[in-house]
Order: sequence, then structure tokens, then C-alpha cells
Amino acid sequence: MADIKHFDEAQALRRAMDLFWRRGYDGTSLQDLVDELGISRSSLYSTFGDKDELFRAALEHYCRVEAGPRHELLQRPGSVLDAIRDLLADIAAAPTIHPDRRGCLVVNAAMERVPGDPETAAAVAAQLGRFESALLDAVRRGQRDGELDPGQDARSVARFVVTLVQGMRVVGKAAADPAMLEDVVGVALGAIRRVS
Amino acid sequence: MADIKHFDEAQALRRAMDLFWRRGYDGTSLQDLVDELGISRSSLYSTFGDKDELFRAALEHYCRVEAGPRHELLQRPGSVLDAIRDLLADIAAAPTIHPDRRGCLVVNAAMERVPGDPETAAAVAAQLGRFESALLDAVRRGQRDGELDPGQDARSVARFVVTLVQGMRVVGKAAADPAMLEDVVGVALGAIRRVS
DNA sequence: GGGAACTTGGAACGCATAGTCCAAGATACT
DNA sequence: AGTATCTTGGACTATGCGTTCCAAGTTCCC
Repeated sequence: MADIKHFDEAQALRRAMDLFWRRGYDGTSLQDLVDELGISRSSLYSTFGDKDELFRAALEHYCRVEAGPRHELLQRPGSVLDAIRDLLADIAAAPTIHPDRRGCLVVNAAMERVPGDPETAAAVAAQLGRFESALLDAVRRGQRDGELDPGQDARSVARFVVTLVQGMRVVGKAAADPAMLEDVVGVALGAIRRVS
Repeated sequence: MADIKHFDEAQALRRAMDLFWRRGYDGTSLQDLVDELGISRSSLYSTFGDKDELFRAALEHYCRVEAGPRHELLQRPGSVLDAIRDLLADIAAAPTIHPDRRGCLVVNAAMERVPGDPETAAAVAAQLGRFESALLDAVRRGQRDGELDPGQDARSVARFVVTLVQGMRVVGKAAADPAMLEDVVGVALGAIRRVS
């Protein structure tokens, strides 16, 4: 019948994600992709479609493997405050883990592609929405458990954390001072903790 | 002796800033600049240098005319808490004032150009540093005046506000829901206010 | 082993890009 | 008025881009 694919599609997608993450959409040429993915232009086009489609697939892959686990972290049994602290510490540590100033692909994509690419804009908005609802569940639970201040509107608190995290992404990429983000986390946790 | 310039250099710089702000660095072609600025390539190159230099000049201009006034706002006599509230309200209102999802040029530049353009990276870092010190002065004054919680480290609070503002820029561009940022401002002000 | 079905590498295409260059025009001083 | 000096528009160059295309190669079924 037919020939089978000569390369690992999942690995190629991972590499494409990594490349877009590090260099952005415009900063990544098709030749860069061909070189890095180790496949030819034909295979790239027949497998992933054009550059836009590949970028979107890479963005979705990022949301799944990078952001997904963080959302699950919030559902962890036990202290919600600890979970949020871990989550923020994770974000604060990102510039140390990736010292190449790559930031967050979702934020990078939003800043580079909005406006002008409505599909990417929608994907980013959806991701922020998922993050907000994961946080909303966690905040409500924390308020019930007495760990978080029940006097605050849960949705506002969730939105606050969403927004702060995006800011940490920007600062982590632009300033690259790990201590700065640790300071920020301290203040933020004080803002949502129950006043005892 | 010589001919004089046939166009308004300051106006051209303003238009270049606007274009880069709306469309980004890569999204703005030299032809776009020629069309929008109303001057020829020769005049553009002889006046502003190459595209990189013009972009940096536009970024500096942005810092001067857009961010500068906000820093001065923090030195306003009277309530520091009111000044910070006004500042955050200003950021929250930005997406309404500019419904074209242009965001903030400093954040856009950082996300699109870092890493890869060290000069832009340095300009962005410097701008965040200026913002932090303007806030640091304000926070210290607020703590002295009894408006802000004196139990918190002033630098951490300043960094917290810097980071949150960058997050509001991202969310304002990506989500475009004005109510969301107003919620965020409420929680943030509660975080720094003196507990009464 | 023959041949259909599919993948692959690489050449080729058209286009947009950033940057250069120069003749023509305008100005101000002598 | 003449001329030296600067600005200007637009043609031009070289390069890199995303995308298409096709011949050659590979695999599996009969």
C-alpha cells in the first residue's frame, strides 16, 4: 500500500513548540523548522499544514504539557494555599529553569500575534479562561476550608492570580532577577490569605 | 547653504511609535513606515537610521510620553493610595481607550524582541527599573503617612505593583474584558492597604 | 517481483523585505 | 543670480521568506 512516516510526529511537534517558544513566530523561519525538526519541507507541510497551523498546534501542545499540570496542581487534595504557593513559586523559578529568556509561549504568542491573528487570540483567551476557572475552584475550596479570606469575591481573587502570573511571565523574561519574583509572591500570598 | 527638512521630525517619530505599537516590530514593514510617516525612505534613513534605531527611538518616546506621566502621578501630593488607585485604574481602562488590542509597547517589545535584541532588552529592563523606583518612593511615603501597611517590605510591594501592571497589560490585550481588570485592581489595593 | 500508494528531499517560484543610491529639486549664502 | 549644500522621491539591489511541485525512493499488498 503505502510508505509509512519516516519520523516521529510527536517529537517534531515538541521541537517546533520549543523553537517557537524560544524565537517567536516571525523569528522562526521555515528553514529553521526544517533544520531543527530534521524533516523536509514536504513532510512538514503534509503533516502539519502551513506555518500558521503548525504554530497553533505548537501552542496547543504547550498548553497541554506546560500549563495543564499546573491546573491539576490546584486540584491537589490538602492545603489550597500551599498549592497556590507552589504554583507561584513554579512561575517564579521559570527564568532560572530557562535562562534563555524564552518566557511563556502563551504570553509571547499573545503579544506578538494579537491583533492580527484572531485564531491565536482566541486560543490565548481560552487558555486564560481555563486558568481562571481552575483557580476559581481552588479559591472557593480555600475559602470553605478557612485558608483564604472568605470576605473577598472568589472570582476577583482568581482573576487577580491569573493577572499576576502573566505579569510574572513578563517580568521574568524582561528583568530576569529571580529575587524580584520571590518578593512578588510573598506580597501576593499575603493578599489572599485569611487574616488571622 | 542647505535645504531644510521638509517634514516634522517629532510628528514622524510619533507616527512611527504608533505604528510599532499597533503592529509590532516585524509586523511593521519599511514600506508601512514610509506610507504612514509620509516621508521617503531616504529621509527616514538619514533622519532615524535603520529600522532598529527607529524602533528604539519610538520605544524611548513611548516611555517618555506614555509612562512618564504615570510616574509623576505617584509623586502627586496627597494620598498615595489614591495615586496608586488612579494609576491602576488608568491601566485597567487602557483596553477601552485603545480597543484595537495594541497593549503596551514596552511589553510588546519585550515579548517580541527578547531574547535577540539586547538593546531593546536593556531599554525594557531600565523602564521597569524606573517604574519600580517611582513606586518605591510612593510606597515609603504611603507607609509613613499610615495609608499603606508598614509591615510589608516597601521594595517587595513596589515590585508587586510593577509585576501586576505588566500582567494587566497582558490580560488587557489578550482577554479584553474591562470588568476583569477592575476586579484585579480591587484585590490588589486590598493587598497593600493598611489593615484597619 | 510487480505495481500501487505514499513519503521524502530539494529545486523552483513569486513575492516582500531591509537597505542603497543617485539624479532632480530646493534653499540660503555670497 | 549663481552656486554649493542639503533633502527628497523613487528606482534598484540582494536577500530571505512561505509555499508549491515533482522526480526519486520506500514500503506493503497481491
